[in-house]
Amino acid sequence: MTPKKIDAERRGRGRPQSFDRTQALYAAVRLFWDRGYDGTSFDDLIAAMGISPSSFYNAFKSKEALFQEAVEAYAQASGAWFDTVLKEHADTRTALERLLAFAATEFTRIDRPTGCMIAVAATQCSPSQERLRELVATQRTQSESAMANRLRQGVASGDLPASTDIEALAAFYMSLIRGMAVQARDGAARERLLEIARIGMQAWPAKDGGSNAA
Amino acid sequence: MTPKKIDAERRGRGRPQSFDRTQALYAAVRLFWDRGYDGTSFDDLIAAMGISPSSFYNAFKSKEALFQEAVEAYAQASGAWFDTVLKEHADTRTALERLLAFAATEFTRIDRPTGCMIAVAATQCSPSQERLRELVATQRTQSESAMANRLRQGVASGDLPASTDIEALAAFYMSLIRGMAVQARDGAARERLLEIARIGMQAWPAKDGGSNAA
DNA sequence: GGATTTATGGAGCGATGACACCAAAAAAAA
DNA sequence: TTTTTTTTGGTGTCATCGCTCCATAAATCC
Repeated sequence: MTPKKIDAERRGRGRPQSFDRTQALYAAVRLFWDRGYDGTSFDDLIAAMGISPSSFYNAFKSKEALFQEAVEAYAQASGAWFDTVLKEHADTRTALERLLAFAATEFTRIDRPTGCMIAVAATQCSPSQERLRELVATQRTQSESAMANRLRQGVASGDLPASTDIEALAAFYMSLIRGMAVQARDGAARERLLEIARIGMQAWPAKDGGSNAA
Repeated sequence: MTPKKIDAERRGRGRPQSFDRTQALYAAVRLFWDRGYDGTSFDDLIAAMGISPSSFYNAFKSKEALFQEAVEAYAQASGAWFDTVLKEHADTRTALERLLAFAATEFTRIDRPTGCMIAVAATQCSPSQERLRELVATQRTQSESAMANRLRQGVASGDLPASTDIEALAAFYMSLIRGMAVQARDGAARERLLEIARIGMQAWPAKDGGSNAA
């Protein structure tokens, strides 16, 4: 077996791809983001990606496989700003405040589909699409975990009371963000989302002696 | 033209329907609720409703028309408890508190699909389904208006500061409820949703001299 | 240059989806 | 009973969806 050089630039032997795979993937992301999985047909995809069915199959295997790649690409990108915003503020409350405001801004950009690709995707689907549902549900769980981790840091650094129910607080803020995504899809203005975010921060736990007792 | 008697009991001339239309409609509601519009096929529907294609066509016209009926039936039923809970408590804060708790309970019933049929439905769909999107978006808007009206009453009765941004507060709580619906779909326990609701109530505006200044 | 390898364009295909049609059945009206 | 009206069961149909196949093109390797 001759050692095959498959380097970063994927210099292979045969005919080179006539399109930019990454760019095609992003085109798919935008479509899935805007229309969802069922709302995006194979023909829509190849048209937007500018490739033929055979090139599609060759490069992405199947619609489902492409969706998975698209979700992961989107999650990586959005996860990046998610983490960046959470980490670039030492104060936990400020970090959350900035995160909500950033979400409000991102969800209402005019150069992209509104809302979030993952926030409410595949919550209702046929049994045969169970794998897709799990795929996006997993991403939602991961976002929530990331936020919970940041909140845990907050408890450790004294920004939050030791009695704080981390999981519940993370679930609260993720719920709010997902609801904001729906608002954005329904056409809410950025300022409206920012107001929702501001109100959400009013629920931030009091410094100490929390009023968590029922 | 002979006057045709089409009374409440729909006593007509021809062969009577062999199935209970209302019951069939509820079967459709459950399916759409669980799987969404695209996730529910024509064959799924007639199987669950226990009728033949021709009976379906005769009684409900089309899948889209049935979906509209199903959404309206669901909205009427859920709108009923929504209004009931909002009105049966004189104190506005208590009303909202009970509403959130009730939503948490309703979204996690074991005898029904989890979450809400409308909360996040059709947020991502193909351009050809624009009518469906508007249909459910309208229902979401109406829920928000109903809540805004109740909050306005709260301002009038002095439960909320006069400076309260009613629209924003309603948007906040509806966002939270919709996020809770997603959590429920992802398998969150009822207690978790109740915690989210409880945290949401912490954002309730302070009695007076609100800290709304940025 | 020929062989080998990989990508491309375009046509076609099997399955599913959402009805649509038609003859038969079951009721009221005459 | 006959007629009229409406519903029903079963089968057929047309479009769309998501690929799949094949001959050809364009690169590298020997």
